[in-house]
Amino acid sequence: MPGLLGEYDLRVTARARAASLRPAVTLADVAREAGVDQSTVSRVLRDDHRARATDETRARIRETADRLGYVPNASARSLAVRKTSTIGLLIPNVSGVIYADVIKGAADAASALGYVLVVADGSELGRANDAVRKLVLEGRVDGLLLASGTLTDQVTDDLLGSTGNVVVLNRQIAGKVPQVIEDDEYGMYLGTRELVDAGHRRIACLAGPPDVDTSRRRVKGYKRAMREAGLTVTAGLVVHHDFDEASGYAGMLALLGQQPQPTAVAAASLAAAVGAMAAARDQGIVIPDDLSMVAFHDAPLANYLCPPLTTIAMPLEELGRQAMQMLHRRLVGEPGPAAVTVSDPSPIVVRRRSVGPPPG
Amino acid sequence: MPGLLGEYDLRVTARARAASLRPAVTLADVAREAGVDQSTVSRVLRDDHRARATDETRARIRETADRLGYVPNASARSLAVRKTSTIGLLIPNVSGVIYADVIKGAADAASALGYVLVVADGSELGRANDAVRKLVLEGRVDGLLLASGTLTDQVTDDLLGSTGNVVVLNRQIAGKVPQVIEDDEYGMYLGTRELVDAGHRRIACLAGPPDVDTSRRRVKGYKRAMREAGLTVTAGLVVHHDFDEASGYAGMLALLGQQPQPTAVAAASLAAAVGAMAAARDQGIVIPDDLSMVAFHDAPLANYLCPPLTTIAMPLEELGRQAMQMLHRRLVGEPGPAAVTVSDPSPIVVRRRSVGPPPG
DNA sequence: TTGACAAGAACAAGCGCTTGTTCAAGGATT
DNA sequence: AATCCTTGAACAAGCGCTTGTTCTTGTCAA
Repeated sequence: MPGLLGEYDLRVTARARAASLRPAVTLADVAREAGVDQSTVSRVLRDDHRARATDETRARIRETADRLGYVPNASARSLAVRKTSTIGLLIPNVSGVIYADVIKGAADAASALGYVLVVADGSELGRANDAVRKLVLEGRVDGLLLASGTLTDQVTDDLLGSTGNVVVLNRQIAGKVPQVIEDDEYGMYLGTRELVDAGHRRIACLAGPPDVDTSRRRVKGYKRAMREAGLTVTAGLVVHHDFDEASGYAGMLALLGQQPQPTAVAAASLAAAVGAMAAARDQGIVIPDDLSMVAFHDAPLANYLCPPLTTIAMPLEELGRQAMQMLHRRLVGEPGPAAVTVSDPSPIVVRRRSVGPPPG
Repeated sequence: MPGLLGEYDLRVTARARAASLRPAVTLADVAREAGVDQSTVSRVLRDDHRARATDETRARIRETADRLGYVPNASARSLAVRKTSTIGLLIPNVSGVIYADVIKGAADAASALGYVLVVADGSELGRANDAVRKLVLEGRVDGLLLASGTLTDQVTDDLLGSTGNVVVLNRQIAGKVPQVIEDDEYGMYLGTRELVDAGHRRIACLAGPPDVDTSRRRVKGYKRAMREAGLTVTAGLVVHHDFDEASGYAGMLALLGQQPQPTAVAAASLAAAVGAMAAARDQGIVIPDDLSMVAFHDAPLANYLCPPLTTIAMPLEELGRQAMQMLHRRLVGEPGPAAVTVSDPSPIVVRRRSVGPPPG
């Protein structure tokens, strides 16, 4: 990503080019040129089943539209049909390693369903509010995918009450808010088991904020694995911080302050794990010799850490896809569950080199 | 970033909430309720200078609109005024570490200028084309910010010919395509100097693809620094790969195959540097003792690498901001340069721990 | 008193599209 | 030969907004 890079093929065809010589060519233009009525052009071009036209007329219309470079105007169409066929995806921090997959899944599903997906940056408070107002309320999008773990119940209720076309990603809320969640509990269970199986007994948990749903679910998974292994979670063994590098760094320092020190830590996020690894290193602790580590969520980056980090790969692309599908169902009024847990593909642990036997 | 996290305050006010009880309340509704004409409501609510209304009427209109929860419909408005006041930002891979800043800058400028910014994922070829068609051609956005280093001239010409409302980020193209670029040459020069100043003489360059504009400019900066220091760039000292971790890994391996080995490498991208560091480590080479390293572009991640990586911080936020501003100028027909180089703030090197004296 | 001129506000057309309805012109059916 | 579909296509209204124009007052100068 570094280099403002990417490989596009944006060659635009001659017709598209002609299309936007001002002023844009309209349906009426095509109709006039083809010698038919506007409505006929509209129906033919959309393959409307009510299009009654001879093959000859159809051909002439299409040819004319093509020649003139007709491109339908989205605003006019939206106004007429009262929907925009575009969906917004609101993301707290667009550059989160994790979101690439979510976006991909959502975008795939969106285009399969005939929507265009736009993502909005909700990294700042004002920005997120703005986005909701400008996008949803003003009708720029038909619905919104909300990726966030820290919505308060109050907030989501309001949002839903006010729009009814929002699906929340990975936030589990009692009640009727449409949601698609990943099995954080199981994922974290898996990660912790990995540590247990390697022989660790003093396993710490580098958790996210205690008031964040996803964070709590991950801690739950950690605890379940511990309990199953007959291990007790003593005070201080789980520390709560944010889901970012700096917090991971601080959290690891806290963990390392314990006596006796944990021999392994399960981090609830990749970014926190990155910070944590740096902290360990700074304390002269070497992974995996002195300390083992797994992190929740996978990304290419994990491969290049020092050492390569064992992670739990969650089905994030599927999360995005299913969220989009659920939103679509709701928009067209199809029945369907208002809450689903993505379980296929199942979370898997990606073994790299950060897990070893306990020292000593 | 881990936890699908973010802190929103999406509390929607009562009026917004009321706004979307179907059907949405329209200007006509407000007019009827307030006992005035629709046009008056429209003008008053927009503070149109042609609004002739007593303060009393104004107050009544505003009160009514508020009470009814009126929110203007973007499609209708766009259709009427023939612009959408939304701008698209097309990004090759939305989750690139680097793009967070660009997006922030562009988003700031956008909202200051009264636009809403949506970002589209152009990670895949088809997706990018689709985005251009759906967004620009169909008039969902007024203009497009194109972040990419690998557009061919042909392609951009077409794009511009077909729309005229596109600004390219950091791609330097002869001709009239509107562009705002960062001073890659100088940035890379700075980074290489850092290595030179530390005493290195065999300095390699881990470059991007040779046919990518930004990559070439970075190599140029590297070469200038070398030349100035009286150092020769022997064959094999600059290797070309992609701007990602895997490529950086491969590139570093190639570099390490040289005899004599370089004692320092200037990487043209952060991601490549991450891969390169992993490669060095795998070869038993320790940074900075055996090998020094700097990378082009900065991000929080660099702080947490092993060791923390010295980088060149480029003014990416400003890049985004200025691109947005240029696009705006073009949209409103203001004159202004069609190409600017962002030079303020100037690139700076962020010293961390990956640079040391040459070994031996 | 008349007219001119504001101010305040209503009228009306139109942006580019969709869609329910009507119309005309053949066949097919009686 | 009259009736009835059916097919092919035109008509027309309307989506929610903006904006140029017109209408109606009240006020003030002449």
